[in-house]
Amino acid sequence: MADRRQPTLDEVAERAGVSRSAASRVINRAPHVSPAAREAVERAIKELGYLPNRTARALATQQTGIVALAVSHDDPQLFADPFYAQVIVGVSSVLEDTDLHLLLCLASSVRGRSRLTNLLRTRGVDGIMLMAMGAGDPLNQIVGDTGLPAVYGGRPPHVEPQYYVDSDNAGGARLATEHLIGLGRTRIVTIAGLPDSQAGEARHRGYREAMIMAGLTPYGAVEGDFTEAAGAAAMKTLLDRHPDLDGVFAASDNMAAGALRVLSAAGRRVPADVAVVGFDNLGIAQRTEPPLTTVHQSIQALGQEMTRMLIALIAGQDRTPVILPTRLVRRGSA
Amino acid sequence: MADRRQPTLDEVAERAGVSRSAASRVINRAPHVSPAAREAVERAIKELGYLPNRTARALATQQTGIVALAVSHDDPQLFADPFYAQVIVGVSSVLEDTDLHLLLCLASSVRGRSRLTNLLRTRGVDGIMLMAMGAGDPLNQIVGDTGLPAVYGGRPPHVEPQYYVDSDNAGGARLATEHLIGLGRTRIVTIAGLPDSQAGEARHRGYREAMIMAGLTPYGAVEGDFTEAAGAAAMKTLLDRHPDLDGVFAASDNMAAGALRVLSAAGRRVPADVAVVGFDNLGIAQRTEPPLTTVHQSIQALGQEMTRMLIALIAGQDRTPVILPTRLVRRGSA
DNA sequence: CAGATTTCCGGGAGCGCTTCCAGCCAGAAT
DNA sequence: ATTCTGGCTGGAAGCGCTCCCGGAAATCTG
Repeated sequence: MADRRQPTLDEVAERAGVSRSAASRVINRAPHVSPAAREAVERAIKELGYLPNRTARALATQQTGIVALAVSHDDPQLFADPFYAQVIVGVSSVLEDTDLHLLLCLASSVRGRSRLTNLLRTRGVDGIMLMAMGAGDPLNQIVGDTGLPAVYGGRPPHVEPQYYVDSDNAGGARLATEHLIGLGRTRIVTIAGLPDSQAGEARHRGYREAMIMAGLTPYGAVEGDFTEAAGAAAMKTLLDRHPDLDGVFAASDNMAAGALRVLSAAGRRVPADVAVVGFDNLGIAQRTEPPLTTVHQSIQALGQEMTRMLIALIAGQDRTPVILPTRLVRRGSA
Repeated sequence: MADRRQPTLDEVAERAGVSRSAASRVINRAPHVSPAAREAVERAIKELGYLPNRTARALATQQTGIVALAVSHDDPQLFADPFYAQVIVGVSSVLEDTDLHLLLCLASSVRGRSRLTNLLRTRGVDGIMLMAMGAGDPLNQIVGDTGLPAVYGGRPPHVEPQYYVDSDNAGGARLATEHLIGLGRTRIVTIAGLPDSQAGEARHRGYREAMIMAGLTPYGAVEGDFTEAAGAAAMKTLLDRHPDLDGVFAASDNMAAGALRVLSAAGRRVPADVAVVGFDNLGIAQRTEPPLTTVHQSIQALGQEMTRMLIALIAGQDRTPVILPTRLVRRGSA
């Protein structure tokens, strides 16, 4: 553990017999350095095992080489949702080809959020990707204030951020509903998501649009918080209110799974009596009975696009929002 | 977007009418500063909205205030396992009370790994937590070379790192097996994990120990890669070889779920004919038919303990490895 | 009240890198 | 031979902070 000190640029320069500036130039592939000097420096670097100190470079360039992914939400367990793991896989795959690293910030408490705002204000990162932002999250304001490049994943409710990547929630819901309609169903209800989440609202809207465009009346809707339990409860209510329903569009696979359970307990056959379509195409969709027809959105792609957009912003380019397409995955339930 | 420049310490000092050193002292709560000066500086800080620049401080103190969590594995999808999300929740909960931030590094390719070693060599982080390390992972070597504080989550196979946190896999497996034995089962087989994962080996060992200590002979074992499909395949093989088996210990819940499916297809009643115990206590354990009796390990606790240990190491303290307890969760399957 | 502490203060030297700039020396053009 | 390019080069000034250290001031001794 003795002297792990890394060699410095000065030492490299001295060994190569050039000035520090010259050495710096060859490291940064800057012009104005003779082949001889370049070679000498490169040899010195090799011999010394030199690597530029990240922090020093960051201070000089005003660039940290780090981007943050913030999941700001009151429930710390939210992050346990496989959704975020997929986002991260996508983000990482893009970052892998850059010199940027990923800082992960779960800001679920007041303390956590203040740490995050501190990080931004102290210029601890070059840019930030935000997810699961609530409506009144003060972070929105702060991110704006700092002027740091910021990309939203999904849109926070009631505001349209300048830069964001989102799935085509409304389009996906239309896809799902149209599929049910195509099956000849007419008494189609929806288990909607929370209306104060942008995705929930958009999926509900897509359902309504599809119904109306087909000349049908939206047949019934109950909201749930995207969980299996909520889906089950909603399904019970809907069966009560509309015993003759023949189609269900659930705004999440988890809710669809709960609905499936309730339908089966109520003696309805799926898809014969009631056809069901979910949303998300999570792993659970393959394990329900019957397997769930659902709307697929590529969450990795979401992560990738967010990252690409952020990198562009950091590089000073401008970008327009990106809406990612969704597609229907047909399985047994519809 | 005009001039987002944050005020510097110099400006604070000037405004407060003191020297930069004095200002620095009040910020770092160092002694030797008069109440008057302190108050003046604090007012100036408030008025200017000053926050110390992270990078500059890092350069001066040689501490970045960032710790890394590295998941080094060839399969990028491995990270999608909810396991890691739980670890991260645990890690974050501890970091929340510190000034440290979390850098997440998915090193699944050669390029990814070299980025990671670079990060370490360039002193981009103050310490690192390593998970899912393969046996011959060059990272092991590099981490040792850099002399950076490093904590392992789980143990890599065939080596015993100096600092690690691990679940009591062998103990948990004993618990599970003893439970089956306590139920009167004697022809107990195991669906073991991969023997080149430390957890797989330990769980298999625990099973054997419990059997032998009870005077029983290990009745049969087939290895699987922890997935549901592998569990199903293994169960088929085991039923073939030992049609009279009456107990199954599966080294993961996913494998247990696969086994359950196969058993039911084969007409065996669970737990009447065959009792089944899993390991991990994942969400899936509650959704199998019947619900799965399994061994619970707190993955969040794993993340928390790793983080605490790393923080201690960074502070220059020494620590001994931590083995986290497991407990049996009794549900319907055994 | 002189002398010995203690406390407080600011100057200045880093931390390791980038980058501006003025000076240099080829070789090309006149 | 003289001027003019224009690619090299190294000195030096940062980036914003910490922290050592010598001196000034305030406090405590007897």
